[in-house]
Amino acid sequence: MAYQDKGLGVPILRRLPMYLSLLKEYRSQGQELVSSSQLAGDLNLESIQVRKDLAATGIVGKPKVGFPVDSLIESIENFLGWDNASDAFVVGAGNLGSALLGYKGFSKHGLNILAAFDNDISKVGKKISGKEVLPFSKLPDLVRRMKVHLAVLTVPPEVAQRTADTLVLAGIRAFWNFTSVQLIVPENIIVENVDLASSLAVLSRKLSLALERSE
Amino acid sequence: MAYQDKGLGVPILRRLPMYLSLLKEYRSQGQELVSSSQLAGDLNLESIQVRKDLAATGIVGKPKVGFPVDSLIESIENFLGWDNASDAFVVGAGNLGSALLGYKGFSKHGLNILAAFDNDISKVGKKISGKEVLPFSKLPDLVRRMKVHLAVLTVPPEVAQRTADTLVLAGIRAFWNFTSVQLIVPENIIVENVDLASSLAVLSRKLSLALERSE
DNA sequence: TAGATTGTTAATCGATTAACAATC
DNA sequence: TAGATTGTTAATCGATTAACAATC
Repeated sequence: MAYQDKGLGVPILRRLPMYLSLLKEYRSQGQELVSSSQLAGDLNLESIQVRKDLAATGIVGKPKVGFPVDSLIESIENFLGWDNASDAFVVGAGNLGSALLGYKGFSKHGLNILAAFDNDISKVGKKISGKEVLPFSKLPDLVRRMKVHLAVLTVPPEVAQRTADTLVLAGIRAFWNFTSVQLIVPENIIVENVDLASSLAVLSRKLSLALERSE
Repeated sequence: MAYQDKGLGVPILRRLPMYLSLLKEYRSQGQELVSSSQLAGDLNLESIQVRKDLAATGIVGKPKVGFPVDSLIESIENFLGWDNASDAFVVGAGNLGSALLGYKGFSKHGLNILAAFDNDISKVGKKISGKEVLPFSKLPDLVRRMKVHLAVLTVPPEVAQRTADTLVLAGIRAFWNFTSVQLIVPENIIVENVDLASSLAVLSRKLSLALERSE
């Protein structure tokens, strides 16, 4: 296991937001305690898996009683670093970039989008969902001055690698990569891919098997 | 293993599009044969993993020679059903729905978007990236008449479950779910979630570990 | 033939699930 | 105390990696 991944299983990380969203629903309904079996039932998981996952975040429950909803929420948010959102720039203000700029909920998911960058003159200077669109030329300097570590990459595939190279030089440490390009970056740089093609692969295969079966 | 998943490992499925895109690049450069170690090198994988993955699609290579690029492409596309794209409706023509309507490449990934649906009167009747936006009220009938099996769900979270219920009744068999809602659907209905929160969870955790380390 | 690369069989690793003891 | 639920230790399962025989 790479040092980078210490103590963390990716499958567990992927489930934590599911717990979090459910727990917030419980809280809004005034529920103060929850058992692993309730969480499991509502998420179609096994209760033992829920307990293992929660244990990974460091929280301890009380036998017979369960887990306090409030402190579970707190633990998970803290574990993910979502109690202290990271500043980010959206790079590429096309359709997808604009859609991401429009999401209100990211700050609750650890992401604080400051502004967007694009080279299209018809966009620069305008605002999208309240965030300014700045020219790409200002990006390296602003990354440095504002100590922004995270870039949401939504540029066209042709310029993805080149853009990433520039951002790495400017000091970006992590990419949320929405392009279809497998970025090549130095070892210490983090890339999380939102890979629609792989998602479609899973879906296509399941659908074609299901349709075959029902003919 | 559920019947639905027969013979298919999800991790393998997720890697197939990576091979495919690389293979097309080789082809465009006139390369006719490829070894598992070349693919592995270019994708940062182990060659044995590449061989296992390819074997899963049913293709056989030739010892000493490698795999013919052309027939590899064909096998993978056929295995995924991407040689015969499924018709789909985009449900919800907001920012994200519009972004998806704008992607030209989906037909090469097994997805043929026919039209979009929305209830917003200012959108209905217009076109987005050349696709018509129709009123939601026409959706159930069109799903039936056009035998559309797949819905790309990009509605607001508040109406996601209700919309899915309606679509299931109309005959939709699979959802590509871009909402943050865990849909509850009958057993035989397929849901593939594009879960940005879980992706952000992985990213946040890695970033906070990396930043901690470099302080 | 010799050598490179595939495909197969076995070993390892990590994630999930099961069994059960600890405890409020 | 009794019972429910947690947390721990062990078993299972699937995916990845390693070793090597088959073959063009």
